[in-house]
Amino acid sequence: MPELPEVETIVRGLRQPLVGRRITVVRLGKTDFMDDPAALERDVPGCRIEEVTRHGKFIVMRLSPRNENSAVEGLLVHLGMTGHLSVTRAEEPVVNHTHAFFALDNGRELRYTDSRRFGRMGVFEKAALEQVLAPLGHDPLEVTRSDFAKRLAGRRSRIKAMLLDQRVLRGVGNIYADESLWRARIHPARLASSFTPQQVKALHRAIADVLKQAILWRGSSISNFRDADGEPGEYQLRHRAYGREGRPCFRCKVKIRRIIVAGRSSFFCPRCQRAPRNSGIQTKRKSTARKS
DNA sequence: CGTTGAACCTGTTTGC
DNA sequence: TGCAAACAGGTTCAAC
Repeated sequence: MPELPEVETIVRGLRQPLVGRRITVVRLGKTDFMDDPAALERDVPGCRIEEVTRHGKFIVMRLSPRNENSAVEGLLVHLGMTGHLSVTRAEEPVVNHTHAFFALDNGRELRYTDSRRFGRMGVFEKAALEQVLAPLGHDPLEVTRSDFAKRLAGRRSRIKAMLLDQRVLRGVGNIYADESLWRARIHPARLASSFTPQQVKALHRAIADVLKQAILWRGSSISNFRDADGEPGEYQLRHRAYGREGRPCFRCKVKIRRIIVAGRSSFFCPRCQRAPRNSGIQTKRKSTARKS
């Protein structure tokens, strides 16, 4: 569910109800996806939420220390595949798989729900928080074309794998990788280092355009994504490749195909997005021409 | 270095 | 209808 546009949508919806509020009580359910559940219960009550921001797919709630002995800097949340945050009245019925409750000083409650528990949650001091975020690559909405080109040329991997690598670009996931590649007319199994300057330019632009559009439409609701107010996004109605196996390409009418690249379903148009010569399908030949 | 497959865990959809 | 398999927005790690 949650890639950059979905996380951005959630963050925007959380700012109004959360910024300026003080957290009074923390209650936890299952904690196997949390960094240090005891620290959450011990250190977060009394803190005030100063700011809610997004770094790639991470949500950071910057906290004011509750006293001079506290070094708490922020609450970090990653939604994984099925994570969700919402702010409700404290007496609202609790939906299944709700694993964290943060009572607020106005009688409302921030709740975290995550059926698969692939998410992540923790409270961190400044240095530790920076350590978690440091490996993340460029913001895909801000990276310059030349920086983007450098990253692509720097390594010899398939473009799909690169787009999913959060150390290269932070925030792109399976849906928006496929949507961007469709727009740029690039096959997901192509080696990024083989691109022409025109292809680099097209992909750089496609990524930013797709993400911006998706944010405007408040994200993609494939099965259960909901914004902070419980409303679904609408960008799934505008997908051109993802999830469209067997349906006609919007440009050329050829049927969209699904293959596995980088271990993930990858949807593409076999006509608009030409396959690389020597990739994707088996063809394991003993190569003797390996130089080093 | 880079790729693949499995693992983490639960729910939903698809196929026979 | 019923049950099993396949699949799912993410990340990480071992093995090759």
